[in-house]
Amino acid sequence: MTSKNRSDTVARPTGERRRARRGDGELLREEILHAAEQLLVAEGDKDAVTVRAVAKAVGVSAPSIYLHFADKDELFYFTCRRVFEQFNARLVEALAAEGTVVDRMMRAGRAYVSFGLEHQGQYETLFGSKSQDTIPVEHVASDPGVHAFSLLVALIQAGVDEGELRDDLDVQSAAIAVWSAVHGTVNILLTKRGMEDIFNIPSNEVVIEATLEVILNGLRKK
Amino acid sequence: MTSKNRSDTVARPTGERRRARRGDGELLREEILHAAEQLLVAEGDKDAVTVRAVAKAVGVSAPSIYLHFADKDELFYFTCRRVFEQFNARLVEALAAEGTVVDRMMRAGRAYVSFGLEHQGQYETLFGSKSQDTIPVEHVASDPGVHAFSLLVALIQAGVDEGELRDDLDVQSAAIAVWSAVHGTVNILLTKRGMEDIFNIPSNEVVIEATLEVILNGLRKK
DNA sequence: GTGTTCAGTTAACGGTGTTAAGACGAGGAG
DNA sequence: CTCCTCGTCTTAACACCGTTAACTGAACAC
Repeated sequence: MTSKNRSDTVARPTGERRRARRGDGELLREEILHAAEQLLVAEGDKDAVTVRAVAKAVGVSAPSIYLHFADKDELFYFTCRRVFEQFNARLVEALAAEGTVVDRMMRAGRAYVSFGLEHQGQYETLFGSKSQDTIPVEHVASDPGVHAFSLLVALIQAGVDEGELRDDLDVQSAAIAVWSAVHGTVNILLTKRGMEDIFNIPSNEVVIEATLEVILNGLRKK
Repeated sequence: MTSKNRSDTVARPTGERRRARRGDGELLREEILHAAEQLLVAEGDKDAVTVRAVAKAVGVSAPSIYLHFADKDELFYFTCRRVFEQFNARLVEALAAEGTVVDRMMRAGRAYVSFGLEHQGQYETLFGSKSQDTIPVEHVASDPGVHAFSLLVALIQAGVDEGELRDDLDVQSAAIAVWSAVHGTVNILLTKRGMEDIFNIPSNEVVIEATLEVILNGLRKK
């Protein structure tokens, strides 16, 4: 009998765990990623999640983490990469859907912002200002986001070719402009703090719609 | 003689310092802020600047910092607030200058982005995703940025009244849209990492001009 | 059974922000 | 001048952090 019941080593969020079998080191890795994701979502910031806390949640000692990840940054990169792939899938879906180019970019923009707001911890880990240092460069090229950005560029190019968008703009720059707008919107809506008490800031939905509408209107051919 | 020469306690960037006189605790405070600013600019990230390093640069022990600041966050808030006031002054200047509403917003946008890029450490400390937790709420209301944002709202309102800008948009939302765009641009240009190797991203100047042009074009009346 | 090797452990290091308690010295009161 | 107060700053220490070195113990091969 080559495969016994091994499910009791996985999905044991707390309490004592049994040592994995010879070739089952990968199981702990999955448990670690799962625990790290839960803690990151709960805290909303990877700096607030300690390696020791992740280890404790899995029911393992802290140095065991380093059997599966080079350091904390790599751990959280892979932790976020999973949800980032869902993120990317939603973007690709919206960008490839039916409708005019502006409609599709509008839907993708909504998906982008709402996803960023719903996954604050992961979003900031991957897109935050300090991700520069924390993300292993060798993974950047295979980032799902690179694919989504390529699709955005292609969609804008198509919009230009079909006469729906202005043809007097550099396509790459236009794509970055769109990305800047949605990225900035996520950032601002995540950090608006007590600003609502000072100004009467509209709801998130209104802000999102307005921002997307303005930038896409600025891109559309007159 | 009520005022002796006290200049030997200030501006002593390194080496031994003399204990301050009875009422001169404020002098050390200024020295601390100055050292913290220098280190922040050098490192580009406040998390990379330790309290002990600031103390050492001033020539004082680490706990002395806490005689003048409640904690590290407050220290760097006040460290950045100074340069932030220059930032704000440049924005106000651009927004209040001559020319059409779009021209003034364009100039203010350029000033915003270039300032953010030139003062990465301070910009991210004040506007970064985690500023939520690190900035004392009681200071937010008096933030210089609040003033600049009010001016932006007023300028957009004026543009609407004068018929230069679209009148079918919520003014507050439009202001946030503009702010999101420039804020996102700063963020992306600061973190673009090895992206240039993958895509052929245009120069910062081209990206800035394109982004501002698109968003303002989207705001302008047809 | 015996040895190997993987999967984990305990102990420890250097560093962090921060606090508690005391030392030192300037300046006012007598 | 002497004494005392009190603001200024120091030394020592705490709890915690990410991370590494050295060790243990169980599962498998033979």
